[in-house]
Amino acid sequence: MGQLTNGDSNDPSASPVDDPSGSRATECSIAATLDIIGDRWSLLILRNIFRGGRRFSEIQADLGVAKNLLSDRLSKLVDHGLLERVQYQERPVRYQYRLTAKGADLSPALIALMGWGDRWYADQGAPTVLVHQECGQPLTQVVSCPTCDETVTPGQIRSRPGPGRNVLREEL
Amino acid sequence: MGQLTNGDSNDPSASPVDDPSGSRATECSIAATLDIIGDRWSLLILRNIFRGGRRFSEIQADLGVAKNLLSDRLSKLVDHGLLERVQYQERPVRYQYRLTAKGADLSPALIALMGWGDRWYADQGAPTVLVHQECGQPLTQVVSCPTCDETVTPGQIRSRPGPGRNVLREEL
DNA sequence: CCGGCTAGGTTGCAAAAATAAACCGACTGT
DNA sequence: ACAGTCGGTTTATTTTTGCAACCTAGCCGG
Repeated sequence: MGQLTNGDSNDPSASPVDDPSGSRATECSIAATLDIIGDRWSLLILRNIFRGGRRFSEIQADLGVAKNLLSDRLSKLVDHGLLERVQYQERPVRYQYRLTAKGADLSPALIALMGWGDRWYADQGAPTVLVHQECGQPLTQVVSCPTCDETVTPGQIRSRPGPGRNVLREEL
Repeated sequence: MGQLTNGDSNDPSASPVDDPSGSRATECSIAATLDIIGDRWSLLILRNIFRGGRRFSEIQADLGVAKNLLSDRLSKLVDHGLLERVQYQERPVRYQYRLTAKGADLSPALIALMGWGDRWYADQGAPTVLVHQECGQPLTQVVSCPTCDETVTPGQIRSRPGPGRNVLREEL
């Protein structure tokens, strides 16, 4: 497990906190996020729930994931507050998993991953297209500057240390 | 190894889940993407390279990942065309890994994941802030409709089957 | 009221992947 | 000559997966 904190050279005996679980989460939000949904199934499970497949067996059949893993992942996603398990039927007791606000807030990430797959692997067109409810036309995901009120290209993005820690690098 | 391309898509008669090998890549770009970068290290490696850490030992020290895994992941990312390995120095022969256009095109996904971590886990502020090069103010990632020329909220997003396959569900 | 069916899991075990640590070859600075 | 760096590879050891079997609870038909 160890140290992500990089370069503070040595001091092997240090590590007052071994940080058993998170390890690399402390100074990067990407790492923090990947600690939660950075395995091969969690995002796919969330995708299915986004698309309306909310029941255990539904997800299991669509994804082909082992049931014990699905069970484990769902529990973890519930523990982390991305999903909630609600009983939606009494007589044969049945459950469904629903997105919380926190889980639903991952949609930009899913959109970004989908867009990348579309651009680089959808040889004969995207399997799924996101469209504007009002006009029915395809949507795009962009980075924008609310101050200048304009769309920003990747080359115009710079990164700076925020209040959460230091360490400066360059671009992104 | 990689069975993501599913190039033999000659037989569209396959049922929702038949596909024993690649299983989940066939009809969803999210799945296709996760087949490539959907493990615990690949995105972190890419993040480091985005931030300028291009050398093996640099990445290894910062991430704390085992060297054999780093070696394996870098090779796979090179194989998939997200990175290229270039020798940048002759006398002591040294290499660096650089993003290709395909690799750099993952930046929206990294931005989305970072944003989510910032919103839900950065208790004392984001560790890193993306700012507009021109004005220095923080940026946001949004979905926009180029047709209507306006920003779209998550509730206004609908999904439709694209040319790449059928299967309709609802929202996202 | 017996057997079979579905939903939603849990348990046990072998196989695969991750981790940790040791080792290596080319080079370099002293 | 000797120690040390870079970019890995090899070899154990530990953890995580995937698979199949099993379990519980309620219904359903006869």
